[in-house]
Amino acid sequence: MRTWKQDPEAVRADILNAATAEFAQNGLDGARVQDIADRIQTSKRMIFYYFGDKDGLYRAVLEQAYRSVRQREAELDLKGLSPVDALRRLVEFTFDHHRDHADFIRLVMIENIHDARHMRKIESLSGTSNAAIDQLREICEAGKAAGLFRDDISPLALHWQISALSFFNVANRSTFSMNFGDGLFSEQAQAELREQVVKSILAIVM
Amino acid sequence: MRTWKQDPEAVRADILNAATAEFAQNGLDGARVQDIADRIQTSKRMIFYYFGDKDGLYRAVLEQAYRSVRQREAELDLKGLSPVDALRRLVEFTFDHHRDHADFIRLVMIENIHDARHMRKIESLSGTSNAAIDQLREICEAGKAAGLFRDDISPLALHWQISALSFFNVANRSTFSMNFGDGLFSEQAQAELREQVVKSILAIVM
Amino acid sequence: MRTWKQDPEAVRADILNAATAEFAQNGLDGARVQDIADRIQTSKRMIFYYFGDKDGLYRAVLEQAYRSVRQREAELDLKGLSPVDALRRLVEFTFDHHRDHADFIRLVMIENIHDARHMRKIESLSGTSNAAIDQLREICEAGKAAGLFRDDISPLALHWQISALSFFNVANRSTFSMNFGDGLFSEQAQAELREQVVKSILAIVM
Amino acid sequence: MRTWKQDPEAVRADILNAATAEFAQNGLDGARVQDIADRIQTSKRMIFYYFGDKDGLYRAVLEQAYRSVRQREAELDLKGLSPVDALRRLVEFTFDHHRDHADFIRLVMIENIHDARHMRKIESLSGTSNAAIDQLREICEAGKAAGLFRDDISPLALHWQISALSFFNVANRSTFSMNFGDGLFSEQAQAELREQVVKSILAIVM
DNA sequence: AATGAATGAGCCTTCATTCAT
DNA sequence: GATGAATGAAGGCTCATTCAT
Repeated sequence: MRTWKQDPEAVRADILNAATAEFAQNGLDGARVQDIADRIQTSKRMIFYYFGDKDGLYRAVLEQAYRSVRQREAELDLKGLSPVDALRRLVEFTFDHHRDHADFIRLVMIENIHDARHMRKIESLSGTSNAAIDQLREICEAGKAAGLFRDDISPLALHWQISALSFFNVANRSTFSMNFGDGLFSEQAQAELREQVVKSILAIVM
Repeated sequence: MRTWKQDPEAVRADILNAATAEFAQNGLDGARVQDIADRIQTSKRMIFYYFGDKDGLYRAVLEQAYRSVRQREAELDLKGLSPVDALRRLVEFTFDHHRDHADFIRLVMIENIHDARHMRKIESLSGTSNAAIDQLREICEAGKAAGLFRDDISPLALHWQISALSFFNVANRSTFSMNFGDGLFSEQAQAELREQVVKSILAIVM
Repeated sequence: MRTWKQDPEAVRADILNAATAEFAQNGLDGARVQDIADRIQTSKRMIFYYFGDKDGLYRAVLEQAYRSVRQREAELDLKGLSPVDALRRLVEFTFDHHRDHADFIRLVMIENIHDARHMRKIESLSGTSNAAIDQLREICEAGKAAGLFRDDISPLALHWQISALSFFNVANRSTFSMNFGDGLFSEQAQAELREQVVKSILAIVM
Repeated sequence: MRTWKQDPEAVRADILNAATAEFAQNGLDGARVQDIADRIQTSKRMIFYYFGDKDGLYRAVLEQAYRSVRQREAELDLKGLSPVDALRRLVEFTFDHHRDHADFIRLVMIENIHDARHMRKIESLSGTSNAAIDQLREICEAGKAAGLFRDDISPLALHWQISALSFFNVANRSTFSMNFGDGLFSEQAQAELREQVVKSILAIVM
């Protein structure tokens, strides 16, 4: 609680960031409104004032998280690259991006535990438009046009596979390490895994 | 509440199954002990009587889930198959197994949200070697020996990739559908995805 | 539950008084938070709101009880009395005070059963000097200076004895009565006992 | 649980001793039947089998404790001593006895917290006959007959005072130490206190 | 004489949320 | 726009005790 009046938008943003961390760390049910308030020295009352209820806050967190991700995806510049290089770049970007944004991955895991029930209520997320898939579609078309890619490649299935490998790498790290050791998560091994993922994807399209 | 004195093991098993469903559905924090009791018309009291506390029950659920999975994996018979056929069979088995055991997948997701904190306390899960990886190792060795597989194939990285694709398919279905529609989850599309996964894996080793 | 918004301090005080009665009557373990709430038509929730937990409430009760006693002791005015009269007055005061504040005596008994474990956590009780002992010291010094008291009198040992007799009279009344009848607890007998205590103490110092 | 059939009386005695320790340590409400069972590796079931319920066990503990004390009191041999020596001996015995049997003191404190409600139900304790008071009466009569003691001495009031000092010394040690330091409880100081108590009592009768 | 299994009742505590200004 | 005070509902858990043999 900074001592006096401040920009409402700043307060909102503070709460949102604190909530993102709290929800990502503890899940929707495990998160505590009080703990979110404590993270930024505000009161629970403020949180309800700005976001209505816990679910509303969670939805705002989810919305912001997705918006951020989509924006970063949109910023990926593949212009001028050959289809193969563009695809390689896209895969590398996704793999790295997921590793760098574990909180987002966790929020998605949590939302899946809840069968995407909350996402469904968020209007801004209902539109299925998605930069990642658009870029992939362009790459595929260019690749097919150039006779480099197979004709029966589905951009969606391709995206599914890129996502799966990049997502699992972050999402399941804990249990995978428990079961098989953490050897695959050293910097070296991750670099190799990344390259393997790229090659797998390229192998599919070619 | 069945009238009286039945097999204690049966009661324990009932609770465990009810708890598995409840935890898989709602997560550790979202699960309600009362709801678990209600699922089998027993009392909360019995649950604590058999499992000590909610965490103990959750751990028992996790342990049983993993044990079941490992047993089913161990039952997979690949004897007599060529390396390629064996690998194909193993991938198909994993893909199908995960689809058929969504509750297990959800428990693993939940445990990952908790950084595998509870798994770590379960002795029977800490040391156990894993049949899946053993089988994969044998396949790889046979494949290399036969000059069919590349020499630099890592069974562990291979397992990682098989798991990633099979796991994501179930775990992220909800959010993926929200973002890209549920086209990939029709029976037909799933069959194609399954085949794509097989091909990806084979492409890696060969 | 009074309708709305009253002085928070009044609510706190109400709870504290109700808790004092409840704890004095039933001990820490025997006391029921619900019963405390019922005593003043409030909810358990309010109790935890104001005092955190049962132990915190108990500590607050103990603190207030000691504070009250010390304040009453401090209010005892012995100025202008001769050493003998002052000592007599102090003994009488202590004897009467303990009889009049059975709840305090019971709280001290209870705390002794708990080896003063909770008292130890109360800061305000740890360092506070004690008026009773100070007054006694002054009396002793004056008495010695006047050649009335023996030289080897210890104010502390004297306080110990005054307390013992005054405390036991209240604390052990029930079992003493069970064992020897309640003859000693009639008004008349108590007056005699009181005088006997005074004389014992005077006999020690002179 | 010793492996097999044993003397029922021995089991009873084991439980009783364990319960004495548990009740003395934690009070009636603070005591746990399970903890009593654990102390002697038996089951709760056995306790209820032998003593009916927790209250019954507590009563048995109280009865045994009182019986032991009374027996030890009866064993005190004052024959052949002068009235003054006998009284001195009796006081010293009481002071020492209480110090040596803190568990008994604690049980009495606990029973007083409960207003001697349970004692009242124990038939063997209802008879007010008491060796201590009988001995004191004899001493007083002999003292008066010999012209050594004052005529208006009441054995009961005398017993009250001896008990008060000896009891408080043990019962209130914790809180007294918290308030005034534990200086009075060193061996040296206790010896002095003991002598002071003797002198006080002698001063009363002479 | 002895016991493993089961349990009703109630305990302290926590949570998100609303009240009233 | 902002907030201190209050709270209903439920949560996990524990306790002494009984059931049935």
